[in-house]
Amino acid sequence: MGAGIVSFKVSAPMAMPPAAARYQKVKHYVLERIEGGSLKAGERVPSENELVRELAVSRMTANRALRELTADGVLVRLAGVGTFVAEARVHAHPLEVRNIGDEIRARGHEHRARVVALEGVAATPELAERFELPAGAALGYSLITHFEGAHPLQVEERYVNLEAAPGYLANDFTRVTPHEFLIRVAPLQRAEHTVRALVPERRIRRLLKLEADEACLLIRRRTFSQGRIASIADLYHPGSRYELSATIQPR
Amino acid sequence: MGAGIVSFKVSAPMAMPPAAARYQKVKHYVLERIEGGSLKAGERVPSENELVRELAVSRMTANRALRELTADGVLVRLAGVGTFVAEARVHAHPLEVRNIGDEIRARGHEHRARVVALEGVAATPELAERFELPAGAALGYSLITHFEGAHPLQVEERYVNLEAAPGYLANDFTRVTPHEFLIRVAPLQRAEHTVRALVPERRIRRLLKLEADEACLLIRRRTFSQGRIASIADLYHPGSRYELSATIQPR
DNA sequence: GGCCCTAGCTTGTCTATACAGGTCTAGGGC
DNA sequence: GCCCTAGACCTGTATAGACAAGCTAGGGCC
Repeated sequence: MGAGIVSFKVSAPMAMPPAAARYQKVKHYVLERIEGGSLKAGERVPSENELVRELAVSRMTANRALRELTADGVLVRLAGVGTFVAEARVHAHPLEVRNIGDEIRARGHEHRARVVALEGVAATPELAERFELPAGAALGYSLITHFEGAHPLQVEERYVNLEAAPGYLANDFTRVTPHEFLIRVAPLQRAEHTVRALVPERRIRRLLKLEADEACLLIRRRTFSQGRIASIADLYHPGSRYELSATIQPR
Repeated sequence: MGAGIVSFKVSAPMAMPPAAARYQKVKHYVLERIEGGSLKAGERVPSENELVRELAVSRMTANRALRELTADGVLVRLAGVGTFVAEARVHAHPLEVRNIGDEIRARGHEHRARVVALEGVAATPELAERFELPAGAALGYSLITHFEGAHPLQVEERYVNLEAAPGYLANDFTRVTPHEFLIRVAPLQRAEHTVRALVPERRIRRLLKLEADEACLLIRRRTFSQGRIASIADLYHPGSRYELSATIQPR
């Protein structure tokens, strides 16, 4: 401790197991087949005994490989049935469903909302598919800009399943945020998020008062309530003034 | 069993064992000592052979218990030395910080890494502050592009606390990802993330093969191990081809 | 003192064997 | 035709024995 001189030992004693442990090879073998497309999500993976025959390892070794891939979320195992490729990998990221109004107020600023559009629409085929509803189903549509003081912090474009949240269109969203209304009438059961970066189209750029080359963070959120898809929202944030943060802390 | 009598399905009599696997008991035995305070962070855990004697299990069973606790970040193991408590109050990590290589392979593509830079550096005042280390401390620096097939999917710019992860610079990061190495020598205790969108500087743009007006998703990750900041990484992803996703499900 | 070398510990891996319990199906008894 | 059972196959767990490689302390040699 306390040595002032930087000296790096580049001798390589340990890096990983020497060449490759056999259970690692089994893992790689399975991952390769998933990678090569010959094993797709939901399909069955060779059983432990099949791997024993194919790769000439003991069953315990095959077991360890499959068990670890299961712990990693790559596979799903069912005793008595078999081992299967898990559904499309989701990089889990702990993003809370938070109310934008609370977030802004918690930072010590005033929250103000401008309702750009609020109307009922019939589901286009594409929207119907995303909602898992028949085409033409009744949806609510809202487009709202949320301001932090004088600056727009979020453009919220939202479709709502009116069966799951009746009365959506009757709200004054300058006083209540859609989020606040929705959690009251349609208790949150599950939420799916995807987060991506993009340079937004002109329509969004104007509402966020962005320059043509500025990036923006898009959070696409799908919320479930009572087994139905209650709402699909696209939340645009200016890249320069907004960031998500999350801490993963084992309990 | 050819008994002619209809068998009674009695639930209780012999049905004790399924409730507790022996390796689970070993895990619980160790966890109890950690939570009870008789084993503190950094202290030595009974060796596999000691557990064999104390708990009358086979060494493989003790091995599995310690191995899984290590994967969970509760323990640290050092071949030839022993097993030690990694940090207080770590029970299980609910969310793993995923390995980019596994992520790409699980999506059915080949992962390849190009090491742009790998060297030792002395911490600048700013870096020292972010690491909570004295200025001039020895850090490892790596700049790596991760490819999904032919396309760059992530530029990983990483600083590593060499006290927390000695030997970092001796790795061949085309074969092992920094993540794989780090979780091995410095078990993850906590991770802080911030996510933002930006149009990257030219240096990053080149590595990701992006146009001048394309957006990019930046994940800034700070990982803690054994109470120290082990690593600070900036992960850049092309906005057009990468998205984070997460499902939140209240329990 | 300073050096090397080894004995004895540690983890890490692999195997063969065994038993338990879940799940599915073909075939036999009614 | 229906039910029900036996067997085949699956995962899950447990064990004893074996070999490899990393580390350390201590003994003996220079």
